[in-house]
Amino acid sequence: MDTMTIPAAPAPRTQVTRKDVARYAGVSTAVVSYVVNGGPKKVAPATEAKVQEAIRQLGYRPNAAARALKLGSSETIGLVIPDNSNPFFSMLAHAVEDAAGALGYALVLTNSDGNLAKERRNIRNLAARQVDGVVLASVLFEPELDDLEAAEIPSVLLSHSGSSAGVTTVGVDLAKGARTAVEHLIGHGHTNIGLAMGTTTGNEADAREEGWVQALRDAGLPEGPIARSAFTRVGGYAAGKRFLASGHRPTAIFASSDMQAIGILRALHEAGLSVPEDIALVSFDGSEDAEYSWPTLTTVEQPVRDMAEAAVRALVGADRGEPAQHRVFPTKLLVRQSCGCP
Amino acid sequence: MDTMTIPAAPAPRTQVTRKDVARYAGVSTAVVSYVVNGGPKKVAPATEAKVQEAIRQLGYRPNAAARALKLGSSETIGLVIPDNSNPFFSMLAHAVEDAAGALGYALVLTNSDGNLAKERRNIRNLAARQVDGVVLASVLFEPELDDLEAAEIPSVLLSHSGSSAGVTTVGVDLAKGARTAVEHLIGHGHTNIGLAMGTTTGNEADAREEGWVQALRDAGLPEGPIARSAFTRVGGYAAGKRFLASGHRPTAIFASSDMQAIGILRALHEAGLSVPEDIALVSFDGSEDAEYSWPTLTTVEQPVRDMAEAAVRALVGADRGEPAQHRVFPTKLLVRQSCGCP
DNA sequence: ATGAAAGCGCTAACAT
DNA sequence: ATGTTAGCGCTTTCAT
Repeated sequence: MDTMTIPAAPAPRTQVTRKDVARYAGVSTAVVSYVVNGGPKKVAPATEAKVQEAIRQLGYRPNAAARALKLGSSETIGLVIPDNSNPFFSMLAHAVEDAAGALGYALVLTNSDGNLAKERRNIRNLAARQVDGVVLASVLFEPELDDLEAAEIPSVLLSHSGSSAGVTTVGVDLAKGARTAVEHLIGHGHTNIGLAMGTTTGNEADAREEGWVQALRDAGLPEGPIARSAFTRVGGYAAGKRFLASGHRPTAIFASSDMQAIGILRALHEAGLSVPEDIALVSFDGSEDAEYSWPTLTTVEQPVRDMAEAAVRALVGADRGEPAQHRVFPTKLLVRQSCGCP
Repeated sequence: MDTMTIPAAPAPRTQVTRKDVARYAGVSTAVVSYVVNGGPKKVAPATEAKVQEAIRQLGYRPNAAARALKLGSSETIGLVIPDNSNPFFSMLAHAVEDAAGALGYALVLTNSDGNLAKERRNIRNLAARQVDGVVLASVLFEPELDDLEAAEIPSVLLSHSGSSAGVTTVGVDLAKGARTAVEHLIGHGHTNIGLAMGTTTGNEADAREEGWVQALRDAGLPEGPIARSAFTRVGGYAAGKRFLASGHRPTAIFASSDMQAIGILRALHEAGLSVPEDIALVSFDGSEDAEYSWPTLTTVEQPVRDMAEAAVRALVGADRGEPAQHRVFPTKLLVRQSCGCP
């Protein structure tokens, strides 16, 4: 043992609490709270100044856990998405973080990786962490919200067309957006229009498929080929190859996501085909990737920022506590090169 | 006053606490804790079963805030990145979430949007929330860690070549990676190799620039043109146009990020130039975008998952508490089409 | 093997 | 205007 040790370092600063501040400023802890929170009581300017000074001097920082315990609110919201590496969801996550941050809420991000068990685990975990709300972009049509409901944590389903009973949803009219896209293709004279559809875990048909069918039917056109695959670049690539291998190759394709369109583009390029000359393409989402592909993609834009704001507002903002409602945002066809417009 | 009110609805279920569980199971609250946490004391199997049953029956879920307050740990880590919409960072965020989740930690995501004030605010905020560690992919060479240090919250700098004193850093050898890329281009016979460099907020030169210079100098080649712009598609697009407008147009370009390369690609396509025939291109990061561009991008891959794991481990895993160290991961040149390889 | 009880730091109702 | 104080739900030491 080294008994000669000199206690050089200053005693390990333990956490400064409101008590220390109160003592230093010569006031009570309540006053410190009032100053820190700007209420609920008024404090004399002079006192306030003293407290502020004490806070500065001591380097006091409120303990969020204690506050959360007392208030029953962590000022945090949870986000459950399939995959933050997917541009659409990373854009969404960013938008949700901004919207939450503007209201003083932090964002806990969880990826469910298309894995049902993981999604459930993430939801449980968020519930246990006393988040004040959960934004859910589930892989499921009807996600399991029991854990949230049991904990009385509000949730909103994002990017969801469905009208799940009793849950607030925020999304776009997928069918209408898809119809617009397909109609645009029809307007270019195409009669054999394929569909690259993403696969959903639930058993509900995706409304984008409906929209494609409707547009075709309304125009008296037959349904073109369908390729189902994941909502990813890899999935789109596989779908693209399948279209090319099929006997009755379409002259135009509607892809249910930009990522799939990017994959399709690669498959077409590799086959030496030109877009839109040989095959025209319109996709869905309006992510930045669609603006920088070659050719640039005509795509149906989802107003992600508006949707994120609406979701957060429903959870912890002005719309909190309102009865469940279904907010449907308009999509907008962003016309670029891949559709064949001059 | 309506004294006739019939108490129809069941009393609004207030949160079930460990006290309720204890009473229901006929044990003390301590035993409930032992069961829930698997320690620190042993519990008789029969008692444990009773408690588990009570937990199930009552739908008990532990309150994380209380636990955090008691333990001084929120089992949460913070992540500060410039922009989650940027594929490189969204990939990183996903990897960090996975690594943290594997250790039982949740991830609080914050975007600083290249904004210094916002970065500082995010850091303060995370500190106040008692996160157990912060992974920082700062826009700055030497981010302001005072708030974290004051709160004794460990932090690690990610994607950082620097050896900031006293802070653990995790990154790749940017200079070496860049050199490899440029040497590859030189190997293809190029003698006029441009650099599309991202702009950093600090005043330190990015090591990728060094690597470019070194490779050129070692080969006895003159420095090609430099275009500086943001680490984004938009930035790359602008850089690409500048290269094209310059008198002495390079025959090859090294871009400091995949995003910039994607932007450059667009500028070249629009100008009717082919890659790699007219201009060869190699970039940095190894994001999935580089695999699905046209042509596909030869790029210097960063082992993002390994880096994320190392960062999390240093914060709250096996390496916690170790003295500050600098973990440098190897990069790998992913050869695809844009460089001109056959 | 189990229980009692002392706080963790904060908020806000209730004094003064 | 300011102070006192009772918890929020949990962990864990110290009894039993």
